[in-house]
Amino acid sequence: MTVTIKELAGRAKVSIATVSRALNNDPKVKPETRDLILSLASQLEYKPNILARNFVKKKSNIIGIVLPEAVDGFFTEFIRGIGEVACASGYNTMIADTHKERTIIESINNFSARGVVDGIILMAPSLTDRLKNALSRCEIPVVIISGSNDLEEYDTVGIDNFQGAYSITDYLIKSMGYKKIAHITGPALNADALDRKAGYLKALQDNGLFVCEDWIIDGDFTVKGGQNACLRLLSLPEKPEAIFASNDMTAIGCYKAVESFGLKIPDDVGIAGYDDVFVSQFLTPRLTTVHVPIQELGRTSAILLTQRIKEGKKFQEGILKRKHIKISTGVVVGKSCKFHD
Amino acid sequence: MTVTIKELAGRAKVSIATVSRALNNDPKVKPETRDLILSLASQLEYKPNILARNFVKKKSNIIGIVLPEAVDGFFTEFIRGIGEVACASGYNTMIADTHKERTIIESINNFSARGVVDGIILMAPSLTDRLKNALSRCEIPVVIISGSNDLEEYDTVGIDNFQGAYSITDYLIKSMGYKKIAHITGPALNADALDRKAGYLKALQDNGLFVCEDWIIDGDFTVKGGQNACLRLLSLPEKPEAIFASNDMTAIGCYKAVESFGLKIPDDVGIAGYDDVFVSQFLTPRLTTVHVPIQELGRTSAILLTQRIKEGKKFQEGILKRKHIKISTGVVVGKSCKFHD
DNA sequence: CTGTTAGCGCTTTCAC
DNA sequence: GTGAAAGCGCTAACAG
Repeated sequence: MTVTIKELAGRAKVSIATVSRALNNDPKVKPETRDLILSLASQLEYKPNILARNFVKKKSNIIGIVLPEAVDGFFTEFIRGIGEVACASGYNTMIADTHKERTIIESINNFSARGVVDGIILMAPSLTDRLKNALSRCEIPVVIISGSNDLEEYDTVGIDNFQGAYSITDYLIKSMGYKKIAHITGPALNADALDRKAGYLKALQDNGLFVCEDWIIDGDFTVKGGQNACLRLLSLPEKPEAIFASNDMTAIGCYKAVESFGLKIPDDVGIAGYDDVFVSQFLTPRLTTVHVPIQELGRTSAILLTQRIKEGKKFQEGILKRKHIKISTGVVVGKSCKFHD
Repeated sequence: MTVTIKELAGRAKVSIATVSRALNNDPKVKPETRDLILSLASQLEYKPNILARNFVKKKSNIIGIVLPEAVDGFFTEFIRGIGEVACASGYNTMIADTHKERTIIESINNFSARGVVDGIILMAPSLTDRLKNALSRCEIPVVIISGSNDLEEYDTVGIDNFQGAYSITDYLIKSMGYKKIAHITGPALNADALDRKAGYLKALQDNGLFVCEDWIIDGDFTVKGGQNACLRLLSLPEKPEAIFASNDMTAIGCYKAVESFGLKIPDDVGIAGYDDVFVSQFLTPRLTTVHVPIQELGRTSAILLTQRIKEGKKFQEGILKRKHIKISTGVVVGKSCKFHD
């Protein structure tokens, strides 16, 4: 049978309380008894029953990560960032990615049952009312991955989408000399996508460029969506000189579309992306994009979350202010854009 | 305060046992009382204490996934495959990827503490004695991701590395007409890598081709390793016509090396890989490689594991035979190899 | 159909 | 320093 502290107590001729203390490095136990118990424990291959311990401590030591469906490029690094911090603080990570068996709301509800996880890191395309509602009945700390500015009541960690989009558009204009720059947006309700679009528009405006509505096409952050949008742009009577895609997947779609048109990047049209996912460095020509330090995003959110968990009640009661951390991004100069006069 | 079944019992004027039954859809409870309890539960926003339930049931409903460090391309799809099956069976998934804070062995030990997870899916580069030792003291079912044939005593799910390597080498020879085919291996102790090399050798032999030792260079499954190995191959007095890289990352390294030599793929040298990771379809030219259905690998391993968990003791006592499932792979014809006579 | 009761293995007061 | 004992919230016999 499995060894319990009771068993150890019997063999060591002490009480279970003492065994428990020894196992938890309570300084109050006499060194001799402590050593006796510990050696006995390893000899009998005692393994604490985590379930029992968690139960009485009301803690699972697990961080829940809720992810949307399409985060291919991010996934690995993001999780690794969280994982490293979590592990260092004694936490495990539980992933709830979205797929045909489960929605984001279901994942949140699943996690907010008492005891499943101690805290949640949520990456959602947008905070719908239903989602906010689900979050409101969640009694554990939640950190939301979002660069949005209108989430006052939540802790957020996000990349500065506006700044990144502004930077690369400004780069395309000032350094590359482009004047006719199109934009393929992300999903209509996606907060990141909206900020990127806003950054793009502001950069055009600040540089005194005309905003042509025909050059702003809806995309959906996917390769297919980018490809379709780009085909439309290339079919326009007045074609843009460069296309700023709202993310790298969309940019990849542009590569396909441009190729199918028999055109060359960057000679015939410049392409820029956003995210600098793993793939981007292997594209030919190397994609000019905005580098997002995804692992740092994961790390930072995990640090914030573990801190909130430690603060416990004090925080949940709303005594402490919510934090909004922005991680800034930088332009990665690739070869998919070239000087244009 | 948090609502417990006791609270519900009080309000519904029934015993806690009845509440527990109602909550667990026990058919024995009278419909009226059941409805009363359920409506009361939702009204009071009762959430079961999972920790308590798990404790008495001795089940965490979590599947542990142990991953090595460098599985970039696999990660997403593999986890998603497991996640879908797990979710459908009511399990959550916990990931322990390897990083500077944690080794594979530590992850296994962490998971084998009673109660953390109900079963483990392990992907390890190789089964060292220390690892086998850690597994032997693990009292929960483990499914190992491996195509190796000498793991009789474990349940395994793996891709058929030998068959895949044989197929693509045979394709290079028969369909593409290459006769001088080099190979860049994976890590020396990696079972997958060894099988791939074996498949390569057998295909050469079956086609009556001479095996040139100079054309077999050590790699390590990384881009950098592939690049270095390829540079050596291209510097050889007698260069190979094509290179079969043991995985796609290695093949990507070859692309870099070939480019730095001012040569063209596939005109000057053909390149083939293994895995068909997400990136491969975006390389220029598209990589010819072996497609590994990674998501299916995850799905299959999760199905096997949940089955083992259900079998419980019966299985652990060794009454049932271990299963060894092989998932076969197919050649993806890209544009990185061309007919050569 | 429902209630009573005995735990599950551990932590943690409170005495000694 | 150590022990006795309460109890965490729930499930699962067993008894009615």
